[in-house]
Amino acid sequence: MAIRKQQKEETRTRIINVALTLYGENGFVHTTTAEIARAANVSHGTIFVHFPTQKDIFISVINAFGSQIATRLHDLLAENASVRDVFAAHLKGLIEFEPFYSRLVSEQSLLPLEARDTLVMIQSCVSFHLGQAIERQFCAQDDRALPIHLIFNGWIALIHYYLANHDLFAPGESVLKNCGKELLAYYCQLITKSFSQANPC
Amino acid sequence: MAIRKQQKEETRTRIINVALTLYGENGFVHTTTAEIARAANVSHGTIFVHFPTQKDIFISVINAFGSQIATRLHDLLAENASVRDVFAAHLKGLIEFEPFYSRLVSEQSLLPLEARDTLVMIQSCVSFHLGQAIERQFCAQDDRALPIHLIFNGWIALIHYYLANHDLFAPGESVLKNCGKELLAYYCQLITKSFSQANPC
Amino acid sequence: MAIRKQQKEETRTRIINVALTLYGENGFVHTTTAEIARAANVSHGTIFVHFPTQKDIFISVINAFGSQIATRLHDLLAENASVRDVFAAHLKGLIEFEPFYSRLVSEQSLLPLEARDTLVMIQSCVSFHLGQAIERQFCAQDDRALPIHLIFNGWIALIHYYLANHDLFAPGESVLKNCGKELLAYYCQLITKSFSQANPC
Amino acid sequence: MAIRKQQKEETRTRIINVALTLYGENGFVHTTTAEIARAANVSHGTIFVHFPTQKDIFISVINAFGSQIATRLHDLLAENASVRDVFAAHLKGLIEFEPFYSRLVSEQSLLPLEARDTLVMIQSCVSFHLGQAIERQFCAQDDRALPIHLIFNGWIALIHYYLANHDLFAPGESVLKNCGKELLAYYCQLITKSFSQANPC
DNA sequence: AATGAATGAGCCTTCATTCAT
DNA sequence: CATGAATGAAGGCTCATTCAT
Repeated sequence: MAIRKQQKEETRTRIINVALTLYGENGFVHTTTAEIARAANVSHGTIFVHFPTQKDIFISVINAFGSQIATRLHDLLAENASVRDVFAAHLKGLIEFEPFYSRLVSEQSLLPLEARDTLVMIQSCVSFHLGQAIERQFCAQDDRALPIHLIFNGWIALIHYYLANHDLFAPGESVLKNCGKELLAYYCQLITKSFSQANPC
Repeated sequence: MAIRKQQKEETRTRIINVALTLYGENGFVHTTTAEIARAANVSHGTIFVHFPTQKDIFISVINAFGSQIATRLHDLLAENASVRDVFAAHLKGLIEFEPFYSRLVSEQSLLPLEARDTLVMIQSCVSFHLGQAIERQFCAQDDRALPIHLIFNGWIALIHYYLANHDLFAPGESVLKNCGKELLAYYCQLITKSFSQANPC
Repeated sequence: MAIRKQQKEETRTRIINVALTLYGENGFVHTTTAEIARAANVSHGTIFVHFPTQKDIFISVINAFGSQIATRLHDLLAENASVRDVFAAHLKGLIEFEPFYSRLVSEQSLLPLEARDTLVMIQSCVSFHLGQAIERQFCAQDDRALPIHLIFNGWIALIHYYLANHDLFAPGESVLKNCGKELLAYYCQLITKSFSQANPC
Repeated sequence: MAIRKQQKEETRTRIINVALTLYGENGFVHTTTAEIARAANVSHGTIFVHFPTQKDIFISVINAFGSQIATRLHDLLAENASVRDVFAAHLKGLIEFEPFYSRLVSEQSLLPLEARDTLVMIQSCVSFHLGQAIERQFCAQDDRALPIHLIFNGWIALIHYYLANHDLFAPGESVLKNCGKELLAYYCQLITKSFSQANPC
């Protein structure tokens, strides 16, 4: 019976992985439960055995995605990283999940709140490391200093903006691969200069 | 004769305005032609007398929106404005159309290309003034200078990010009203410091 | 006021002619009242001023068509015509109205009964001449003779069949022009031989 | 598993049969997918589970019809049949499917090309046997002989004409049953006499 | 547990007809 | 009278979800 359980778990996992791929390829809105079933080689009904509701599929997928990317980011975000290192790691991590992440950002407004939660989780992770890096790198946080949450939001915003307009900045390719370096350089320059002027410590 | 034409135009306008409102309230994806008809106090069929296709409603609405906001921005963007003035005017303009603009940004990926066109148009307008302001304010554009397109995209990205996450930053209210000042201050500080260090001219 | 009346009549006539053309071109089923209005350069409402119902347009059109073709056939069907002459005149007459006549035959089942009436009327006309011609040409009508109504129906059937399958027998062209001669020759031969054997008088 | 498949097939078949009946009764144009669903005791959606498109229902129905009638004709068309036998068998076969066949002929011009294909198929079948029968019965095909395709088209045309005007020739009844004998006698006489005179062999 | 056939609410769109101007 | 804007009843089709097998 353990075999049964294992098989079920395997089916569930397959559905999630297939859904994750389809969501990335066609977007959440244009991915039907029937398509997922077909791609996962299970019956349409099976989908609803594992996930009572379409929303549940989504939640499971996004959770799976969340864990994967969190793990990956954890690995990438080394201790004692510089600000640039943090951003670079973040980019590297996102690039590995770009299609899905991109859809997530683009269609966020139409998705259950869990989508937001996962994004927040990912960002907390990076944000935390960024905070440490900034503290290390730029001594104190005096009054004139830039608030970390804005620095971070500015960075996230930039990435999301480029992802949302990927067909404008890198049609048919990975925006993050194409523009990541430029964004990184730009944003680091911006931050660094601001800080160095504010806190030459 | 003129009366009829005027009334028709009025109906058409009413449909567009109603649609603009509904789009802003419920989003594009969740606004049906039947709802628009109901809200506009016309029969469902009337909608298709004025707009052959659902897409056409959208296009007309977005064009109407585009003209309105362009006009408004044109008025707000004074000559000889400082960088801060440009950003402030931009914010002020957007605040007046926030619900619709917010949906436009959030659901962009699911909308016809005309949505992007309008956004680009709006941004070109602001971008142009920003370019001039930067040039005036920060002398030259030497190698170490920040590329304007990045400065601008960074700003747009920030605003869009806050709009997309308005329920996080200002639940039930206007994000731009709530966070606009902070964003403005932050971004100006960032830009100014970077420039002043780079080009103390 | 006679001018008014005349103008009205003229409009009515224009609508009918336009409808006749459109019916011939696109078929009855696929010709909308709006199209007719547009093609006739009148408002959509005007159509219903002259014709209370779509059906009434059709009836008027078919009556107009009926008179025209009846007149024409009357002219073509000379006295003392041979059987072949009658058939030839019939063909010649139909060719002049082929598009409309063809649609009439093809879509007859979906049209008001008036369509049938007109077809019957046309056919009575030809049938009458055919009867006379046969009597003249083949002496008596003894028991072994072919019944005229069958001879005639056979001929009509043949023509209608070729009209209904015009895209098979003469794609993009006039079937009657292309195949008329062959049909004529064949049918005359058939009739003649049958009669000459039956009644060598 | 087999049960499900069988039930599905049964539903599909029921839909097809119901549609076939409705098409025969009310015509293709006036039979809606909702009506078919109702008559087949399935939900409207079920129709589209089995047939993606209204056209697909039609095609399936006409294919089903095609096979049935082809099989029946094959059975009826004996070897060594006389010309009269072939015509009689043809009539007998058609009578069994008269309502549907009649609609098919009447509304052909508004139907997908598959309608024509099926008609052609049926006719090829009969035409082939007719050709053989004629050859057997009337020795040679000299120059004066009647071309088979015209003989056949004449026959088909006659039947179609009577079907199309069934309410004229046999209101509320089967035209083929009512007039079939007469048509058969007439056409055989016509053919026979023509041939016997041409080729008295 | 898995299957997959069936469901039905909901959406966009068409078009003959009406009626205020 | 003529106009043409407005009407509303249908119709085809989609898709998440249910349930008998």
